[in-house]
Amino acid sequence: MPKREGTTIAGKRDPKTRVKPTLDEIAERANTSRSTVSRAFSRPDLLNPKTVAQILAIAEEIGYRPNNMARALSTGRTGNIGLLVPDIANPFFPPLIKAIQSQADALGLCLFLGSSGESGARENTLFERLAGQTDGIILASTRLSEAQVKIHAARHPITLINRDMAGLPRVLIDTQAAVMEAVGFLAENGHRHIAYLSGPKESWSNQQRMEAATEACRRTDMRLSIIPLSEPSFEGGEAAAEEAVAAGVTAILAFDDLTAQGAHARLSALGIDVPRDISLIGCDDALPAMTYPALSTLSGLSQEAGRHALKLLCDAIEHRDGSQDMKVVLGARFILRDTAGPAPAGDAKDRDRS
Amino acid sequence: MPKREGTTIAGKRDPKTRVKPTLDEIAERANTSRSTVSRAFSRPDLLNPKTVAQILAIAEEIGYRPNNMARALSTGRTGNIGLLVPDIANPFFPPLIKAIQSQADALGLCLFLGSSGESGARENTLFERLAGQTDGIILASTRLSEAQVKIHAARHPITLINRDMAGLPRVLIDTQAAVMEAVGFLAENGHRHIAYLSGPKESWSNQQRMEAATEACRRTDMRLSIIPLSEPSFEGGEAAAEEAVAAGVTAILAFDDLTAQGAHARLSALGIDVPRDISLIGCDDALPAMTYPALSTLSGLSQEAGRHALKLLCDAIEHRDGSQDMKVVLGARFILRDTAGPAPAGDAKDRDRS
DNA sequence: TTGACTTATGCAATCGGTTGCAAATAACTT
DNA sequence: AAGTTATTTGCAACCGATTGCATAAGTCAA
Repeated sequence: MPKREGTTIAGKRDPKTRVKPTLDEIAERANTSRSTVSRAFSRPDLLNPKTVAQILAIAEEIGYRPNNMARALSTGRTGNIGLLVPDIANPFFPPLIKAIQSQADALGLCLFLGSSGESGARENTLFERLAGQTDGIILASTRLSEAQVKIHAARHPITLINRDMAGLPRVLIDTQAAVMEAVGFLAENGHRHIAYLSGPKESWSNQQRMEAATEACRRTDMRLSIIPLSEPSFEGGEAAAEEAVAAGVTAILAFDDLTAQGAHARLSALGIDVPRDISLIGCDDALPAMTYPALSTLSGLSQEAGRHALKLLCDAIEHRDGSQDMKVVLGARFILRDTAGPAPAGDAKDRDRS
Repeated sequence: MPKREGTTIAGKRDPKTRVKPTLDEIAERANTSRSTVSRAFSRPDLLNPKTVAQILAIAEEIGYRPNNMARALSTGRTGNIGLLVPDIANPFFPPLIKAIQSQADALGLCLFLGSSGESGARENTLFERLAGQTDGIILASTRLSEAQVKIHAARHPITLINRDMAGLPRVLIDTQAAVMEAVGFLAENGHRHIAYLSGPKESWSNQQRMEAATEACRRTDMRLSIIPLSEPSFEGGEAAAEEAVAAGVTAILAFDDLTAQGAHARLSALGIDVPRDISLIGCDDALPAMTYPALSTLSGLSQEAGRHALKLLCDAIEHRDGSQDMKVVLGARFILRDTAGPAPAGDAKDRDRS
């Protein structure tokens, strides 16, 4: 038997020393039954208005708070949702988390947050732990394989952000068109050889961007060097920038803004001016105006993505038939700011063409 | 009675269609009782090793996961902790959250995250909601009054970050010495009039910084203009910068890095060069190297703070006597980078003195 | 063989709610 | 006044675990 605070008198807890008021305590004081008190909260329409008023008054007086876990146990609904991201510290996620949290808050839901540290194994563990105490989970930029996602989805409502799997509710930020725009811009400005700093293999977004960059370079007849990032971080960007320089590119398209900033730092350290010597374009617009010179990037939409994701998740929880294939696609755009411009004169054989 | 999935046969659920395996199902298959199965997990030392092995095998086979909420209900321990911050999107917090989440993860705890949007009322609501399903809550940079914090602390284990209240476990990042250093640096570099962009009134950190700035200016005989931020955000910093310029200062000390960046943006937009015309110093080192020119700031330590806070919270949960007054103080330092330097010649009457 | 201890297991109450069903009371009909 | 229908309430089972206490089985010495 659990040890609880509160002295015991004749098998009953002494109300004076009781820590957390329960339904029973209210029932006792109101001289009625547990069921009635319970209904005073959940289905007041079934009760005599006077009774309800009295019960609510007592509840207020003794500071009663319903026990969420007990309720969850009997209803099967927890009122909690989970959100798993690869790395909270990556500036792409905080706005997303914020949007989800604030909307969850408005719906009376509590939010579990998990950061997997870019590790699929950890993500699995977190999922298991959260599955038992949430009504559904949002996987943002999951690093899990399709097979693993499917296994989880079979046992628990899921919504995906930036992962395209038919049959599961998902929100996608489509950056392909924006990448094409960006590459087009570079081509028109005399660049002939650019680098793409490639993010995690498991990342759907990265695959999309890489594909689009490849295709765009093919069309514009530019050379593309794909440089894999050791990790999608500031440091990863620094290291990759060096390789890009060695490859002799005049422009860099980075997996995301954080790596772009890392690249920027390293380029500056090497005495390479951005955008005079090398143009730099990030992705996600995660650092909107926080940087100087302002980073050219692809628009982020992470907040919109978050909002849609929570909505889809709630739908999925509601009617679990899952009959419809829910998919929301948000289109990103190329945002030209201060870090991208014409290729340096020496390289720009076709410069006048633009 | 709750509706659950799974058909019902003679009052018992058909195992074939049962969704989530329970203790009872294992007990049935292992031909033993609930208690034994339960103990196979919690106190295997009390059982016959053979029995334990058999039970674990069956559990594994049918994919059993203990129901956290049921367990919590009977043990009184949820295995969850809560973290409340004023604004996830403020770059000071993600590293803090990350540190706490990753340590919680290692301890097998799940983390609830709440962002109060700088509102005390919302923070109270979130607290109430979380209190019922956590073993303890960390309040980071709370915007609540001391009285409110006390009320909560009386009913639920709490640890504070950046709020000094005797009797409650707390982690403080002391920036006073660092502020003095920074102001001293400015004084030595010929500045005679500086501005402090003041953050939320409820913020302990802001009070500390403002006090220290005031005191340091008094000692160095500098003039100090205190400019309240409409909100501790990028936009707030932009607006405040304008006022600082109007006041005629040659240096700005901002409440945090985000507002400093906002100020920087506005100054640049006004054609004012940093640090030539105006020196700018942030606080928290939340954007370590993400910015150009690199922001001078006061070191952050948010990760260390997070780690300590979780440790204190666990201690508080453990022995709830709360006999000792736990307090951890981390000392910040002034970090000189590219945005601060000598006062412009015209203003620097004492310049040669340094 | 029997009493004294261990060791392994099961019984049943409990945590704090929810809810189907039935009983009690109130309100109308005719 | 008797019969019907609506309103309000209470009983008791249930959600899925934990755990104090008691019983059953096993060990061992005398």
